[in-house]
Amino acid sequence: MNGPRPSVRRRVTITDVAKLARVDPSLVSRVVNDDERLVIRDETRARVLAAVQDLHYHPNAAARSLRTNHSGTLGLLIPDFANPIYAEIIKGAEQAATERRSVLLTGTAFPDRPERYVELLASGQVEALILASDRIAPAAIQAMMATRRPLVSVNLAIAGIPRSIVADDARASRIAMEHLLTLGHLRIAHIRGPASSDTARRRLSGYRRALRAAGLELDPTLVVGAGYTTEDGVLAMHQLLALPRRPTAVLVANVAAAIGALSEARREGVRVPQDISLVAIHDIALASYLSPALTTVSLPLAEMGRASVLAALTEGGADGQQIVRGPMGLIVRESTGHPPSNG
Amino acid sequence: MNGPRPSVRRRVTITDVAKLARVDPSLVSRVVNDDERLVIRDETRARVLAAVQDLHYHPNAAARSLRTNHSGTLGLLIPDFANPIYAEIIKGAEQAATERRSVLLTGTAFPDRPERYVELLASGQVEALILASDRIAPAAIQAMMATRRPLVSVNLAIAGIPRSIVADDARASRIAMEHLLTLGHLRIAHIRGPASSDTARRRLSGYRRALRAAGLELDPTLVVGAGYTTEDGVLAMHQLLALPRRPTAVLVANVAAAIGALSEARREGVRVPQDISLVAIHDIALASYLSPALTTVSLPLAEMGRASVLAALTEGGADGQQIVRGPMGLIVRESTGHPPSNG
DNA sequence: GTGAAAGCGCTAACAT
DNA sequence: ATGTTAGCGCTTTCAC
Repeated sequence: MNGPRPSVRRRVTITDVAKLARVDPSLVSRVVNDDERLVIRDETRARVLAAVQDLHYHPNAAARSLRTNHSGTLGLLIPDFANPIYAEIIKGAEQAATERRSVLLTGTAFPDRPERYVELLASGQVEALILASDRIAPAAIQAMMATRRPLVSVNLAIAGIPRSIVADDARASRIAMEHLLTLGHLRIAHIRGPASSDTARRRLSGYRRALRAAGLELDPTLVVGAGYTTEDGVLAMHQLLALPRRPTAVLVANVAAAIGALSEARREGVRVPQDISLVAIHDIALASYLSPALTTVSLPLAEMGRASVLAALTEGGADGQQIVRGPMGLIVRESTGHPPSNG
Repeated sequence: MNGPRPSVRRRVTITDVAKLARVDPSLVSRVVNDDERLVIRDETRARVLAAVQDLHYHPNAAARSLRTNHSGTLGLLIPDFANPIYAEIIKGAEQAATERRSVLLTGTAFPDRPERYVELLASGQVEALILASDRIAPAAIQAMMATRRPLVSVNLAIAGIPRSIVADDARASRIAMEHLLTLGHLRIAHIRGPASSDTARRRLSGYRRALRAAGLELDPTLVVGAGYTTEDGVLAMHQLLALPRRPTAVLVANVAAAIGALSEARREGVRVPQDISLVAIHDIALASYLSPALTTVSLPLAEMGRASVLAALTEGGADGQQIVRGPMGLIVRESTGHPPSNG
């Protein structure tokens, strides 16, 4: 009585396409995947592609991954979307992933429930993971490494992860310092990042080396701060301004803190750059809209993102720390000038 | 000669666990997935769990999705990670996803190659998609809808997507306007967002309604701008300051543009708030560090992110526009004051 | 130049 | 309380 009814809304599978094109499913697969070694009559290929179009066929990702062991997806975990430097890293990473026909998916690395991220990798939902956060428990890192899947860190080194992609942070500090020294500053402070961060340590070391190279003394009271937030910058600047002998210039290890430092200087009636000069590491669009516009040293953030994806897509990649050599330079705006004459 | 050698590094499967625990694979599956209806001896369950631990077993996501038709993954596409308002939306969305035992993965909606995002959804890599960008071609939207999978937009309405989650934008405008009117302003301009954005249109309409309610005339030369970037804000402010009769206050439709407006006012030597008052829609941390600190109206961004995830996880959710009623309010800082006496 | 067959790892309905 | 069975949709080797 009832003929074979087309089921209400079944998913379109490769078999449906094969039937419509009057070929074997395996042929459809090879056509869809652009198999190099496939020899096929143009007419047949056209029939297959037409059927694909007609039925709006999209290969099932799960079935494909199950078969091939590849999901075509990379994960990137960052500590905080509100920090503008990650936007740049993500941009570069997404571009590289797209070029390599992969999808990059980004998420926040919540320090609680790290199992979620281990699971993501271990289950094969993502085939490689890039970490830009140090807020992940060592045990979770170990479990990730145990999956034998590609795992790389970007913008920082993480204990237990042998592959990392970083910028030449020490050089960024030296570039900033040369600028300040050239302007005639002799008493230069450093608002540093957290002690736990190797990135912050490299910037500090660049600061120290530049001072030494200039034959200046290293005053430990001039190194303050321990965070990456705007509020950390406020506190650090407050501390510097309370010093009996104030610095005439400050190298701030990151933009967020620099914004805080600028705001605190203003609050205390200290003029930038007349009374004190400020230079920050990391250039972001906002820097030119601050008052005064911030002098910065730009780092190749997008290139770092790109490099991290390329590393993650290289299965047997070499271990070690890769320093990204990209565009990097001083961007002089309004927050730096000569030291005050009595300074 | 050679005994059965344990294969070098084969993936651990459910069969391996079953063998070690001396049970059937299906039992392992039901234990691992906490099957409610399963009746099992404590001793057996313990044996299974021990085997899972011993072997570091992680269920293969592809096999599971293939079987269940669920990937447990949601996608969120935003236009630009550099815009701070998305950080808030993402935060709320990630939290909601985590609570519902799903993973939220965020990416940039590149306007080129929209097929990628269609593919993501159609292939089942993500089981639902949340769009916060209007830079996706109508054809791609159609293709996404054709997958019959949950598709919702957040922070804006998108033609072709019947489910959208937005804030009460008109009210935000009215709150800001009431503040300015109470301060005594009579000539209030509006730096609006792009004409293509319904969000911008709702903010504009709130602005207009507030003027009408106050019995003030609607001067069309006081409505300027057409973008969401800082540079758009610069241009718009420039235009306003060139007017023969300048406004005494400006309602800016978004923070990024407000930063540009502030910067341009400063450049032209116009003091904020003495010469002109500025209030922006959207509160972000940065606002309090600007000079002057920006008066804003906060919108429930995180709540919108949360609501969009809940909607996306509700298969047969009701169509229509959902207005998120969350915390929303005026945050008075330094950029607003009474109009100049001659104003 | 095209087709047949096997199997990736898992779950769910149905035995026993 | 546990096991059997079948199959999700795809790719790939081999056969013709």
